[in-house]
Amino acid sequence: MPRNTRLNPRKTAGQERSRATVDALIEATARILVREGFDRASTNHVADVAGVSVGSLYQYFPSKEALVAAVVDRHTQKIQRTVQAELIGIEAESLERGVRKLIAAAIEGHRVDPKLHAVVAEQIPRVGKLQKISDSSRANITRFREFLDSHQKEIRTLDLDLAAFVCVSSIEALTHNAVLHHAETFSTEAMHGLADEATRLIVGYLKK
Amino acid sequence: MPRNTRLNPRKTAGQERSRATVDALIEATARILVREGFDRASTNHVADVAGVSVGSLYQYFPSKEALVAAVVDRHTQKIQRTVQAELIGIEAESLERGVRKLIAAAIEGHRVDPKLHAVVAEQIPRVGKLQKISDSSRANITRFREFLDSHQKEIRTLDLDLAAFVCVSSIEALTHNAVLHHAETFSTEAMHGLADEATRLIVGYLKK
Amino acid sequence: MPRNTRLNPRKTAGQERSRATVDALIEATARILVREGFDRASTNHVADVAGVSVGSLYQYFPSKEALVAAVVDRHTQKIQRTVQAELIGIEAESLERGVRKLIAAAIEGHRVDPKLHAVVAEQIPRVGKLQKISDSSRANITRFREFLDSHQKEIRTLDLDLAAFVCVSSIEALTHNAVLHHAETFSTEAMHGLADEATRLIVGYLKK
Amino acid sequence: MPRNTRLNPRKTAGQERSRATVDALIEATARILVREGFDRASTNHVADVAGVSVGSLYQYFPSKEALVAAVVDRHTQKIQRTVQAELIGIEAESLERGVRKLIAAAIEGHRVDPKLHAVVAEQIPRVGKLQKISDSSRANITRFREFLDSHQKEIRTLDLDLAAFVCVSSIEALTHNAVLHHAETFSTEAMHGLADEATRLIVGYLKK
DNA sequence: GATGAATGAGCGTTCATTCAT
DNA sequence: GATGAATGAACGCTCATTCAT
Repeated sequence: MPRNTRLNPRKTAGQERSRATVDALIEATARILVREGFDRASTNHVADVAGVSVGSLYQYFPSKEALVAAVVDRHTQKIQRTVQAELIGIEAESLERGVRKLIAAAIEGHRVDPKLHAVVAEQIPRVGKLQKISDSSRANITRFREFLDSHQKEIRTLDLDLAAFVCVSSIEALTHNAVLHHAETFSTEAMHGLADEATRLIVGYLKK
Repeated sequence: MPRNTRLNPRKTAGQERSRATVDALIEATARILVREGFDRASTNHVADVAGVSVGSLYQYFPSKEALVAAVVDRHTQKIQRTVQAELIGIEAESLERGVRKLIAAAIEGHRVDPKLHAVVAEQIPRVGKLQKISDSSRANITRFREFLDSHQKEIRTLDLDLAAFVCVSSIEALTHNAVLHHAETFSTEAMHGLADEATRLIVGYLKK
Repeated sequence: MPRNTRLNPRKTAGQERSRATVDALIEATARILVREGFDRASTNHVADVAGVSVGSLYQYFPSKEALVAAVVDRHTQKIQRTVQAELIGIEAESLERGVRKLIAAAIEGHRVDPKLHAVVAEQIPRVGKLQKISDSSRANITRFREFLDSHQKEIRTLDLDLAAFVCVSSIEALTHNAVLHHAETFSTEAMHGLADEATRLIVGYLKK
Repeated sequence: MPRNTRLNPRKTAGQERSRATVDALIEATARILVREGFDRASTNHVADVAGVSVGSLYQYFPSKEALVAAVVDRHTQKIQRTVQAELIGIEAESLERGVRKLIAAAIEGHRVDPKLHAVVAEQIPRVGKLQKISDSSRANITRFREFLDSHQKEIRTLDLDLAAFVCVSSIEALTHNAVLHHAETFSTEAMHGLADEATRLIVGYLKK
């Protein structure tokens, strides 16, 4: 077996270029979304800003919807990566410290790109491919349920599915509203207060 | 001089006609929004479905935005009326029963026209006149704060503004998600379970 | 023959009212034309400003064109009255003094309502009933030809029709351009200079 | 390296195509303006007649106004080229022969496309970008002033600016009216008579 | 592949005109 | 007569998408 000098084989020139084009398009769309709004994110404008032709845009994305979906996906993934990073080692934590970590993670998630988050939440119509925008919520519920599972001893008897729904919905709403609709109300300091309250809310609900 | 037997004089023919046209337009818009989505709610289509001419639409609404805003307003008001009705006598109730009533009211509010609610929440871009779509949330926070004020004795020491924010956000999210995103999960029966859980969540958070 | 106690019999109430409505409509149109431009002179807007209904507008004017034509006619007549007044006794004058009077009269004519004049000349498309906007020019040529006729002794031998065309065109152009396009160039004082030059131009051309 | 025999490289296919589209649009607009009038020159109709789509029209002209302005500009430039051609060597001419040449040039200018000229003068509202329609007149005054400057010896003492204004206004009016409003009166023969008269008018006014 | 000129359905909106009251 | 709500053809314009080069 010949020694594999490169574990991550260099992409072919073509692949690299393709990748760069796709990235430029997604990036351009995100920028326009944030700076000029969804209404101004026409495919021609996006292509312009990305420095490619409209034709190329359609080479990589079959429709405008697909392009926007890619932006949303990329954003969602960034958030997930951030949140996951915050959640390392959470299984070992007590219920209370675990919940607090989860809430801190949710807040961090909303800090990834709050302006894009706002546009995604408020300007992009959830239709067709964009329906699933709220899908990440379902994943969060599942994950939280697992967390509850592994902390059964500390919590009172309850329907874990229902409880996961209750907790995740509350945490998401608190975080989302605080960051997007009440940013003026919540200074960085007040944000900690919010995290405390949210923790109390959730833990009080779950604990024996 | 003949006695005018009617104190509330019959509306003039013109007023009646105008009112009917306005109603037809708002109704048509709501129907299209629900059945065909925001994208298909073009002014010409709305006028068609309302059985009037585009010209008439613009006689009463200066722009498409204003028309949609009227639909949202009417929907919001319907919800408010429903909620208010559910809330009669709430001041006399204990904290726990009051909170339960509030949650029940929120659920009823979401039952007014869930499909339109979904479209308003997910398809209508919050831009221009439509920015204020989430304003009712602020009003709810204020109202809830008053409720807390009048139940000071029963609740632990806390920042009432913050607490109101936490509670209202949670209740809204729970209700909204249950009705709109997890309708399949929640039977009427399960909905009661949800109300119970929500009550427990909020009361547990507030109580001494 | 019964004594006619009133030479100008009072108009019937209906006639008076009609006349008032017609006047109000023409006046409103003129105002809008001047203040907001031809594009904004919609029939509805005119009726509004005139304080009558669109329906009434169409009672008196069969079309928007007819309404605008009435405004133009009224303006033209005002000018003609002004000009005629300036021209009294002109037959008795020498060629030179007569020409000077004519030019002064043309300038006065342009002073009647320069802003309306500008709109008529620059914004109203000369189409249909409005074609004849320049007709007054033809009348002026005829009148000037008569003036030349009565001053035959003082002028050299020439084709009077052609001469009248030359003189009237020149005088009108000079006056019009001075007032409308070079208002900044011509102070009241400079306007006299212009009258002098115009007189010299015309007299020099006609004299023996 | 092969020698590039062509200094003016062939236009790229794209450039040629673009140019053809632009030309077709301007040409179609001019035709419609002449044959059907300004009111019928809707952007859709223009595109139709040009054999392109409305979209293409807007690829090259940001607004209807810009399109019409382009037509007017092209027409004005054609006239200027014609006039310039007629004016070659005018500096060497005597005052009288120079003026005659100028007048002949003005007449030729009006012969370029009299019907379009009429539409430009009478149907196109001077608003926005179209305000400057009469700008060429100012240029003509400046040019004429230079002519007067170089013939100072032959002319009497006078304010050259004022004189230029007087002469250019008169010549333009005579030419314009003769061609556009009195075409029936002026046969080709009579046109020469007009040129004679105009020359006499202007020269008589300027000469010592 | 990449380009960008071309497409055209469809949008929001206006306004001269009509007609039931 | 007067009213003004109603009409609807038509307008200027946009933009997701296609396709010849």
